[in-house]
Amino acid sequence: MSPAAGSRRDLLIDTALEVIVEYGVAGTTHRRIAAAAGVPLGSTTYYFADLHDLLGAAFGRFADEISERFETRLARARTVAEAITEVTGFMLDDFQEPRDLALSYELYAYAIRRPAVKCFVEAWFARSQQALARFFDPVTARLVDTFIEGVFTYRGLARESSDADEIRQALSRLIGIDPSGSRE
Amino acid sequence: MSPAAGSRRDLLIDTALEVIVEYGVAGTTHRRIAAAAGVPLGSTTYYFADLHDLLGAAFGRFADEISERFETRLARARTVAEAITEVTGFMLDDFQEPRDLALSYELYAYAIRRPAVKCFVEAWFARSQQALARFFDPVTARLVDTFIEGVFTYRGLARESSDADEIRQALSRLIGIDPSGSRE
Amino acid sequence: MSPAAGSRRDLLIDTALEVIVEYGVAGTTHRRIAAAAGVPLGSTTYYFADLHDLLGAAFGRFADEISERFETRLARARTVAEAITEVTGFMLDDFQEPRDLALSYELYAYAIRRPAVKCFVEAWFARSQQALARFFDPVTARLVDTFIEGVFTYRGLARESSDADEIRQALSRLIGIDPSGSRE
Amino acid sequence: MSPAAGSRRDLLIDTALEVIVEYGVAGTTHRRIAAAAGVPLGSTTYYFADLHDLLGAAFGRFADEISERFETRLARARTVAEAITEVTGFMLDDFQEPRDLALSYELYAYAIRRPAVKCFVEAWFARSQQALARFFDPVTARLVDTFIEGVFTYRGLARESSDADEIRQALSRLIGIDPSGSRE
DNA sequence: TATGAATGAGTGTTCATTCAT
DNA sequence: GATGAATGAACACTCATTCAT
Repeated sequence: MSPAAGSRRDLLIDTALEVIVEYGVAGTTHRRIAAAAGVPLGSTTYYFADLHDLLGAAFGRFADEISERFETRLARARTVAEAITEVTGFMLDDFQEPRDLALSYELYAYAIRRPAVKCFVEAWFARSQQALARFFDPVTARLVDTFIEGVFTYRGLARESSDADEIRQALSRLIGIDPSGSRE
Repeated sequence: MSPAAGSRRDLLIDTALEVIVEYGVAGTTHRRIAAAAGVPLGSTTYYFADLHDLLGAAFGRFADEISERFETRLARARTVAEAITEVTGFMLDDFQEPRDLALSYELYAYAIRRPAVKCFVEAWFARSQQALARFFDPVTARLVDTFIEGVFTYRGLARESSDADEIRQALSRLIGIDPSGSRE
Repeated sequence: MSPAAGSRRDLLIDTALEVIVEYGVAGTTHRRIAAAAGVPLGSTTYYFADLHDLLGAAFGRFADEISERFETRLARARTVAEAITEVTGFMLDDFQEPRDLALSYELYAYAIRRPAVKCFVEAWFARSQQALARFFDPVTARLVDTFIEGVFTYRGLARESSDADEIRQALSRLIGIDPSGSRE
Repeated sequence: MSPAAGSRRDLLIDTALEVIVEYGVAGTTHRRIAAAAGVPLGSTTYYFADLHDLLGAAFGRFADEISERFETRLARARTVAEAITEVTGFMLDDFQEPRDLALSYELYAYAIRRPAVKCFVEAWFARSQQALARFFDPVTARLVDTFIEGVFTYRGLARESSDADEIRQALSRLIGIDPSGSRE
């Protein structure tokens, strides 16, 4: 893959994500992506076998982005309390609204019927659990990540969702420590 | 509304849900719904102004169904411990796989861009919180429902999700009681 | 035909004309007429065999209206000079803009392919010539009416069309008299 | 534009005109045009953004054709008398029946609601006046063209319309000369 | 007499995809 | 390697018309 080709491929992937945010998967077409990226229509089928290929690549990149952001957050934490703080910060600050929320829901709906794409979600969740495993036992790590997913759903779709304090408190309880507690 | 008309409208709504489960919102068309329902194509636009109208009605019904199932479950509970049991049972037994999971993700993705449909989700979550409020304070009720949402996401998309015991334990912690405890 | 039926039929005819003005023949449908008239859709096919029937009746009424207006105008004239004045007034004052112009063009286009409707136009032109025949010989009467038709086309479609003086002058020349002349 | 592409676009425009003649604007569809032209349905929307685009292009071409025919006619005239002869010949010989008459009426009706198309008519009339201005003052030129328009309406829609002698006579009077007169 | 229900044919349009260059 | 041209299948939707009541 030449650098030029690589960058156009990249551009198409990023643009696909933008288009999904704006129109949803159902409204994402070769034409819209090509137009938004400012490239010829033909190049969308040149770099990707078909639309699902491109969509899959886009969602794969999105899942990676999120995972990296989450890992970066947690890498800063040294204690369980810090981990809680970072996780809360990730949920409330890192997750961009409405882009990331929209992409998540679209990805989930899309993944149900696409095993290859579902793998990206599985890998994303697995990486999250692994990052959490530095501080928690596997079962708790999964519980924490499960709760994180719930918060995202609530943030995007409920009338009101929990604030930082409530989330921190919930996390503390979930991992079985006193919210004001010190360490593991 | 004659019984016949009512039932055909109803049939269309139920069939739309089936089609969404099988093909996703993106693959749901007037033609597929009409064919699956065994009715003339024209009747899909006779009973519903347009496809979004039909989709909206379908998702509205789905959200209602879920809310009713949840309320029915919780109505059986008398104590907090029983509430936990019922909530766990709801998550693991009532929520049909893959139908309900698929419909939830499709609904969430669809709702982002459709305020009218988003209202159904908001109402669903509000009813869940209200049902939980018989046992928990409002903040905790919302936290519990948030966790429930996370469990659904995990159930449908993660490699492994929590089992009954883990969920029960998480719920107990979330509401701040000893998992084996009684109270109320 | 009962009075009630007659009036609803009449209402439909008049409303059809309004709808044609607003949407053109191509955009005129049973539904739009029924909605604009505030009557049930079914009544449009109850009173008229089909849409062309209704359209034909509407154009027939329009042609009659115009003929009557033209005859009323000319009835006031006693001399050729007055006839010229009335004809000019008819063209510039009686012919409502854009309603009558739009209806004329729509009628002409519609009439080409509909012999029954073409008859209405023929009758209209014949009545005009007859009304003019009180003042002019048949050939001149037809020439005058021909010119009138041209003025209508120009009024609706040209950047600029002739004013009252120019029209009066043209008419005078056409009938072979001095514009300031007295009689026949 | 490759010759092939250009010719298919051209073919579509010419075919659209044929279809309008046969079915009227109201009966002109992508499918009929494609079938009449012997091209795939998809190509009608490939070359033209939508049906109005194609219809507009077709009417634009028609208006141009007429203007060119008129100018060609008048270019042959050297004297006013010859101009009258040419104009008369244009009306009675050049204007094909029923094609041109039908297209004119359809165009006029279509133009009322389409400013872009109305411009074509305005341009056509302006070119006619300009061509006539070689022989007549502007006001008279407009009057002559106005009369021409009336003749067309009459030719297509009246029971009887003026013959060559009558037209020639009317024209002579309209321009204020003796029908048998000479003058440059 | 009058109308709401219903439908099949057809409309304009979109678009994934193919392919020659 | 890259792309403009091209198209067939499908889509959402409209509507004239029929008919049972």
